[in-house]
Formats: sequence, structure tokens, C-alpha cells
Amino acid sequence: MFHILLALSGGERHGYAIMKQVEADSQGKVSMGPGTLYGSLKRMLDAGLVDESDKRIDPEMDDQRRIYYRITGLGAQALAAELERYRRIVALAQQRKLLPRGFYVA
Amino acid sequence: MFHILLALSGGERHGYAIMKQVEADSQGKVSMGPGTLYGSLKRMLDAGLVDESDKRIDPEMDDQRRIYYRITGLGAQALAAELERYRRIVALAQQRKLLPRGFYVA
DNA sequence: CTTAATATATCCGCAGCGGATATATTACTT
DNA sequence: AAGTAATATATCCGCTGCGGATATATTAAG
Repeated sequence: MFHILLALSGGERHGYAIMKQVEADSQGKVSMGPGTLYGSLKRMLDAGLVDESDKRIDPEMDDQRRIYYRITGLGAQALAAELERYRRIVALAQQRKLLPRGFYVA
Repeated sequence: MFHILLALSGGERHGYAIMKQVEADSQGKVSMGPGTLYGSLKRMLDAGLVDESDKRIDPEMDDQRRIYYRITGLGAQALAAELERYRRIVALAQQRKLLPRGFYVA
């Protein structure tokens, strides 16, 4: 669910594109099969984390079977909360020297 | 499992102490009940991620029922891999402006 | 023209989580 | 001294969500 939300944070995407995005986001480490994807999407639709989008990008060229999904406000909130949880864990791990600290100078 | 590994990364701990550590590490957001804890520990022992420790810290004062758990090399590897996965996700989220970028100057 | 990639969908096993419950000990309070 | 709360380990079991298998059709490529 988290990976789907992350994939959708960059804009609307249809199922197959979400799969590819998840794989790209994780450097191929997370490969999401159709079972996980469409099962999760169904649950997420019910939970109001994502919406089906009406608009079809380029209806001529587009595969008509495509169903585009969009992250909702609630979905964005859930994603932000989860990302913050991740951030805290990374910060904690850096404090404990379990992860090297990144350098960034503005 | 991840939270247990993280809790044990600071040194050996008995079950109840792990629960408390997990709660502390997550600012009370993750509360791990005995079902999750001891069930996970059993699986992790089987998987070789943790070991039971023989030594009892302060045998006089100590509750004799206490069983101390220690992270193994394999467990440390799994934790490191998972933390690295987290770090990458946080970095990605920062690139996409989903998370504010932290400042750190050496 | 045929093969691979794209695209959506369902089914079902099952691992792992999580609340409930049990039980005993230790520490604290009055 | 008694009683209450916190400490400590353990098992049971329901159920959610993941994940491989399978199915099917379309589009792109060579």
C-alpha cells in the first residue's frame, strides 16, 4: 500500500504503470505482482486512499482498458505520516551509527 | 520483526524490555503486545536472526524468568538492509519534496 | 506473423500481526 | 501487612494483507 501511494504521489497512473513505478522507486528490489496490486487498489479505494480518475490521457493513443488512479487527500495524509515515521527511524539509526549520516550543505 | 531488531541493536534485552524499547523508539506510536513479541521472537529464533543469551545480567537482582535475546550477524545484516531501504525511500521522498530536507554541516 | 510486452482481473494459501487471555513475580503505596 | 500496579513470559486463534498462479485480451516490435 505504501509503495502504491508513493508511486501515485507523482501524479495519476494506471495499474501497470504503478507496478513499473514501484519497481523503479525500489531499484527493482520490490516487484509487485498483479495480485498485490489490484487487491491493494481495491482495499485502498474502499478506504478512500485513492480514487479512480475519469479523465483519459490522450484517448486516441491510449489503451482503452486503462484505469487511472489518483491519490486522495486522505491518501496523501497517510503517505506523509508513513514517510515521517520512516524519517524518524532513519534519524534514529543515524544517531545509533547504524547508518552513515548524509551530508548536505545549502 | 524490524522493530525488534532495532530494539536489540543497542544490546541484549529481555522480552519485556524489547516491548518498552519499541515503544520508546517509536514515540509510543508502535505498541507491541505479547502476541506479536513472543510470536515474532520464536520465528526470528528459527530464522537465526536472534539468539537466546545465556548470561544473566546481575543474577541476584534479576527476575529469574527473564530470557535475554541477542541479535545475530544475520539479524544485523537484515536490519542493515532494511534500514538502507528506509534511507533510500526517505531520500527519494525528499527529492520529490514529499519530505523537507534536513540540514547537516560537518 | 509471431513473439514479447502491456494491461487488468480473480482466486486462494498462508505468514505474520494483534488482541485476548492466563499466570506468576516484583515493586510500590498506604 | 496487605493490596494494587507494573513487570515478565507464554499461548491461542482470527483475520488482514501479501503474493504467486492463472486467465485473458490488446498493443508494439522485429
